[in-house]
Amino acid sequence: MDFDVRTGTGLRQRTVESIGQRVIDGTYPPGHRFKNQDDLSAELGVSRTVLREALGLLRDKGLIESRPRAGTAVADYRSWNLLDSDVLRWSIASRSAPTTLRHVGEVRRIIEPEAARLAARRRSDQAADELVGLQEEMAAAVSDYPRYIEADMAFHDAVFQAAANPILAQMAEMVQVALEGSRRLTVYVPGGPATTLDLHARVAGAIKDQDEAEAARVMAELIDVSVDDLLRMLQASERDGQTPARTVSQPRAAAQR
Amino acid sequence: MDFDVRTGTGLRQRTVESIGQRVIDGTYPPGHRFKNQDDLSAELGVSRTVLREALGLLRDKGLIESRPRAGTAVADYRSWNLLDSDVLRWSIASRSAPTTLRHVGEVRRIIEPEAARLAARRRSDQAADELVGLQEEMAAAVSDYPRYIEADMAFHDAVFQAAANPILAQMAEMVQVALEGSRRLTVYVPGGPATTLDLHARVAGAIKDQDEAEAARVMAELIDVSVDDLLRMLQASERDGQTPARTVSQPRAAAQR
DNA sequence: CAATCATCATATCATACGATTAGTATGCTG
DNA sequence: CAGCATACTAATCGTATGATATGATGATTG
Repeated sequence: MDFDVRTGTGLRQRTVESIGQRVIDGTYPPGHRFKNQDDLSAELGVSRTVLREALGLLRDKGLIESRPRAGTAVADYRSWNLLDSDVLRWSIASRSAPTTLRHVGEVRRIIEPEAARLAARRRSDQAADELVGLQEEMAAAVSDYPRYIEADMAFHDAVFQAAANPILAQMAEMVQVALEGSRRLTVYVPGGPATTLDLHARVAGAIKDQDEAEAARVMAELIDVSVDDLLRMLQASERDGQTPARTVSQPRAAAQR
Repeated sequence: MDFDVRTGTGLRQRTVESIGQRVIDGTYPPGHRFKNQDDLSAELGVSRTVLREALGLLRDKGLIESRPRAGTAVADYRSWNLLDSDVLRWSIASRSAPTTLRHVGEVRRIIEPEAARLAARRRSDQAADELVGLQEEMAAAVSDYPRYIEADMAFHDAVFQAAANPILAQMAEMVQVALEGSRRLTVYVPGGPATTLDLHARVAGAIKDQDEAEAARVMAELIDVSVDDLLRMLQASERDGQTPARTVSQPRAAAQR
């Protein structure tokens, strides 16, 4: 074990990151027993107070379990709280990113079309304008990948917010984490977003027109295209070592399901 | 302020409960500033260590924010992590239960039919048998409300598990909390579960037969009926003071949406 | 008005003590 | 003697407390 928790902001948060990452990426597999808190804190170079607060958070996220005498151990995979932003982020940053993103994609495919439907039903005029504006921002930033993704994230977030269901809205964070993680794993392909851009525009339009069915239908297509693109890029980059794929978002028949 | 954190198991967890509940139920509204940790820990009768670890968890749940010098304050409602089991449970235990359960119901209506569809597609033989068994357990426990709800919770959980998507599976916990919370808010109505019971059986059958469309369709109807029943009972009990409603689950046309 | 500084609250550290329980040893019993 | 129940013990987490470091806020001052 050679941690090194000494840079960045917030000692506790960094400790959480340090240990959480290693649990998710399998450095410490389920069942692994950590050494006792005294030794562990010494090794990490933090006080036991900080370590304990970090372990407390990790336990709340379902990653570890600890009992007196027995020590602290990595919990079974099934109890990991994958809805937690941190856990999801670590998972997408780990070797299992493709699997995780496939699972996230499946969930997005379920909830986002329905979120769009609700948004079309309940959107405020302000929210409608915001959506149109964000789509335009995406179009304007089409050659600036980070800014493009930023607008993309804001767009999907805005749809969730417009749906006016606070619980559903919390799921926007999952999508944010997935999009941000995807950005880190892929490279920008000139001309790639063409299809996606149009679909975003149609979603915004449908929500503005309060056309529930159309909003849901187009959002479903958008998710299909996006997820397919992403998974294909990941697959290709896996095959080519670290080189990401070249093809993305070529217009084609809507993905079957 | 008169907390009293001195009974039950786990001092930290009790402290989290104590403060978390009060934040959710509005005793400490967003923006409220707690006194400093020294005074607060003294008031709660716990050490600063315990208080700090509790506050750390509550911050991770998005309920509070704390910065040096500024102190600790209740965070804005929108940053509350409603997907967190504890937060959701507190919310359902608070005065805003009807609203929260309506929101949960809306989310369930979105995800559970699709979870059933995936379950029908991917279920193992073992999972299929388990579902049938759980439905039979519900039927057998029809006059024992707690046991009935227990089996109901297990049934819905089993559907999520059979869907074989770990992220989706985590959402089962949300449903568990909602069902458990609902049980606490309602009374048992003899004969009430008749319709629900049949729908559960049909869901189990469709999943066993790998009839995806049927599984999704029936699960949707099941959620509609369940949520309608629940909300009607809550509405009635609100109207009659603390007396819960009499009517529930009368067979009728499927709810529209 | 801007730069500086005192102040206060959280963040971190070090240490001590208490509570719990896994693991071991012991003794009983069939 | 083998198997099992029981008692014990020590390791580890849980809790408590005092001290120090860090950072943000607002008053003060040039």
